Amino acid sequence: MSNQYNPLEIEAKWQSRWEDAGLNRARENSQKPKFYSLVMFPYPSGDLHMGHMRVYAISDVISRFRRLKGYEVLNPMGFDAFGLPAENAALEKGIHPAVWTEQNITRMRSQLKKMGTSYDWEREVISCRPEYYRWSQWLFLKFYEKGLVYKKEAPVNWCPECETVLANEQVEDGCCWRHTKTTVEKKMLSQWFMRITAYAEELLDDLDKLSNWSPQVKTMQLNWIGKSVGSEIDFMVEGREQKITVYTTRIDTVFGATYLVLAPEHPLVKGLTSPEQEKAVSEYIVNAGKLSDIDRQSEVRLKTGVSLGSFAINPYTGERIPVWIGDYVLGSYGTGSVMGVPAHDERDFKFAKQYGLAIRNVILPLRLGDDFEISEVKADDEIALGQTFEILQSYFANLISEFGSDAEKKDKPVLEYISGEDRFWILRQKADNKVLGCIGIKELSSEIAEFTRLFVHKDCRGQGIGTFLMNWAEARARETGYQIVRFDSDDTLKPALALYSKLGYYQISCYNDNPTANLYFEKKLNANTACGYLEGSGEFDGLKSDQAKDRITQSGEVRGFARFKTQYRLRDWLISRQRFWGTPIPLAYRVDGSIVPISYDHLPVTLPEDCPNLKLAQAEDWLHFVDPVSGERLRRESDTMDTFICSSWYFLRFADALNNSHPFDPEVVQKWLPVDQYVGGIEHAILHLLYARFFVKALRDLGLLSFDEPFQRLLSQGMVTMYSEKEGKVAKMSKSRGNVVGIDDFVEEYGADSARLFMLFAGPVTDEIEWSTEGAKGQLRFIQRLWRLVMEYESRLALSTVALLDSINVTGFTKKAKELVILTHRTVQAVESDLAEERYSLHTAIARMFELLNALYQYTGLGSQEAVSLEGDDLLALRFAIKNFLILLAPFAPHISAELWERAGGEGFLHAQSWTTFDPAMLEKDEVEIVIQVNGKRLDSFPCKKGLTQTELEALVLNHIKVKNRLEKATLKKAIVVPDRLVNLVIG
RNA sequence: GCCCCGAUGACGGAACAGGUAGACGUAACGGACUUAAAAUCCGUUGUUGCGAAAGCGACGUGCCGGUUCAAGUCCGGCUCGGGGCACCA
Repeated sequence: MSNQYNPLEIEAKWQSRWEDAGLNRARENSQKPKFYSLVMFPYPSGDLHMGHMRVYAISDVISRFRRLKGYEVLNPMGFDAFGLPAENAALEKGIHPAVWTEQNITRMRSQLKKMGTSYDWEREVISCRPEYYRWSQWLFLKFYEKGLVYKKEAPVNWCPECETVLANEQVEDGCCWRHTKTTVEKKMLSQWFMRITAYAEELLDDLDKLSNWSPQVKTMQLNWIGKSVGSEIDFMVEGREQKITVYTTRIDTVFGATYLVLAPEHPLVKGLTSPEQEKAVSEYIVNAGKLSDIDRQSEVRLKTGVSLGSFAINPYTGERIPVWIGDYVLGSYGTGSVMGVPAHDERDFKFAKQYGLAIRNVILPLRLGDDFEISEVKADDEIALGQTFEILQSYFANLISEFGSDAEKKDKPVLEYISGEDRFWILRQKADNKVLGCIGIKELSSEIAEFTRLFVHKDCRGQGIGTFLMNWAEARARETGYQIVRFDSDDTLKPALALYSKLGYYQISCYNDNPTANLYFEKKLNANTACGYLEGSGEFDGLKSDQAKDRITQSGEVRGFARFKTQYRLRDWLISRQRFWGTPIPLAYRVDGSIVPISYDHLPVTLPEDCPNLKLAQAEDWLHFVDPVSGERLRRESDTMDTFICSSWYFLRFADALNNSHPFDPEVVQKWLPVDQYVGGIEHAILHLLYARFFVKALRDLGLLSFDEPFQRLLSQGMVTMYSEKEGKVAKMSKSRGNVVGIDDFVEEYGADSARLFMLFAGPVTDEIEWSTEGAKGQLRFIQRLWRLVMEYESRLALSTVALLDSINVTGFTKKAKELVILTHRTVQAVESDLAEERYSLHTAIARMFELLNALYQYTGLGSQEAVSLEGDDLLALRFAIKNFLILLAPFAPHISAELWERAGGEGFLHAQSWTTFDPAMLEKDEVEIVIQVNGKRLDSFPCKKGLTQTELEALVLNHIKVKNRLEKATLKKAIVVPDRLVNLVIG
């Protein structure tokens, strides 16, 4: 082998050496602590490119680091090999999907190896092989026995492009997750579901256990599960047997319910339609059915609906209210019907406005006396002025720039507002003195007064505070004998609106017909925050919303028409797919349609090898068979499973991949699981990660596992982008955008080590990075510099005879050598802490190594004209620095570091060494740099003995020439001394 | 609309407990070597004022304020960008 750095040669050499030595194998009987490092296994789509490389590089650094740190690391790899692209390719090219898939796997496996990854290939899992999907079927049957799998007729999402149904999680913005421009259709079909909702509560609660998952992913799961706590109420239908059950989180507003709305697909719609309304109703349903989910959910659309012509009885009031249908009510959530409370729900308000339905206010935002008070703002009341200012500030961003922030100036705008004829009042919450709003009244004459200013605190918008204040002011004005001027016709309203909006008046939300309130713009109401005190609600009047919710539900519970109810947005997981290339569902049907599970002994149910049109439902030879147990003629289920089933348990199989009697041995799994570090893309935040969590919980309840959560720590890496000619902008690297850099080409020319270093150095692991071939060449430069350095001293390094870092004694070393040793300690310390799991700051770890290399060039004089010849301790320090350097670099650039280790006389495999340790004592300095600041800004710094007292330091600084110069022109007011760090002089 | 995240030189980024802003790398420029180029090595590079120079100063982390001896970092408000959710009753 030559003395030139030849990545191609070196990388191939080490890849095969590692493989031959079984260096990456995870051993079962190891005494070391275990570490399970997992990266999301890829779909074998064909070639890998640099966009893929990043995630594998990150995960590989973590795995290799842990091995060096003395862990028994399980770092497996496999292929998520079922899926649609294989079918498309098969139909195009006339080959079996299995052939296409296996070809891709072969290519991708070799590319993964070329990256220098350290997988234990003996545990490879390929989900489309019977040896794997056999056990998916086995688990399916267990779930089936446990009642976690069921078949039901339901409206489902159908992707016309995929020609199959999809799970809710696979629908994004109303379109298919695979075909983002194909609108998903609704179809009524009988399909297989997994009862993930049985675990909704636990999936939600256990998010708290995942303290090492990013809040982003957890929030996404939280929203997806979408828990809401409320009540169900039964409304009897007038003159009929049926009752309509509604779900609500605002039962405290039930006295304000003025109608009911059912979803168009609600089963009671037909029965409740009066003969006069039949035509209108059926037309409405037909039209609603034509709308896609996207149109239906568009917010700009008006709320529409049709009266059914029948009436329901509000069980709390006995009131007779009309029943409507409307497509703003979803059939798939809650009971598919709601009570309309226009005064306290924005959507109901719009609907009621549209159709002239009654609006009745039953919630008062607050009550004066108990918790709230109103008081007049006087010019000498500083506290009130300050609070008023605070409210104004939330409206007018320019207030501060206009008036400044001094206490004196602060009052100016407020004083302006309350000056003259205006009188100003503020509304406070007593408990914490929080200001909710304020109102100004101007007396126009001795008989007429006008509202001039009205502001509601930002936090309280949409809660009726503005209306409350105006009602209060109006009542008060009347008491004192004033008549209030109001704008209640269009003629006066329009100019008033224009004027008031110009003045910056806030838009008050109010969903009632109070004409005073109509003065202002309508603003959205957040129904959940619009809580307060009940009025017009009979015996519940005066209760606070929270309390009222309990009391009203309890009261209905006693009388048998209401109950507490918790709802989830999460639906059961639809797992049937009308596709060929997936795991066959191991069930069969008798002639009468009853279901027969295939017995465990007869698994796997394999896919037919000969099925040219790839339609299982038409593969007659395959479909029909005679049950070997009963002798009955049976017909197989022709649906296959969602491929997300495969990835819901593959990480368990890795622990016991060769088991041919069970999916896995619980005891073996217990040794390796849970996964210590999972690395993968954010796109699986809901789909895969939610399903896998569900599987683990279900398998635990089947007695197969004894832990609750599969992935201890999750790292969502950022994507790799590159300029795309096609799109005319920087976009995610992908074949379809034509902006890919292939693994093979790049690695051949520059080496995997350069590519890895670039991937890791370009930015924090969770950030998006832009691929730059220039940048990757920069990493090659680093590698070549290191190569030249080590090769220069090759034979003199004899690394096997050099101590590890913590046992070197620098007594008697030259200053230069000592400094190098100290820098090495510092580098080890920095790289180690950057690699810590709570940081994973891989790019700064690499920067630290760059620094060390730069220092080594300085130290050796290499490259510059006069190369220094090193002897004795000076040479020892170099040998020592290089030895530790190579260990630090080993996880990042495995090939070059291994090669140089060998060439420099290191013993054994570099990657079988133990990680180096630093000596904290070596980082202790006896001299520190003291910074001199003047009014917080740096003036100068000087080296100084460590441990000086504050007075000593201050004296030193005051003697400093620059300080003296400064003090000639100004006087010292104060000096802040932070020992061993800085002295800040406050100068006036 | 709601929730989350972010904004630092020409660029990617660093500053991990408020304490020297710009580590490290790219790119650019100057120099050395070379017939030349590439490669390599050395140096410069936030803006700006005064100065021939050494040097001395001012400003500077999206914008406006606040707290503090001291703010990229903490607090309030705003702007812009990215992501998620979105008629969920």
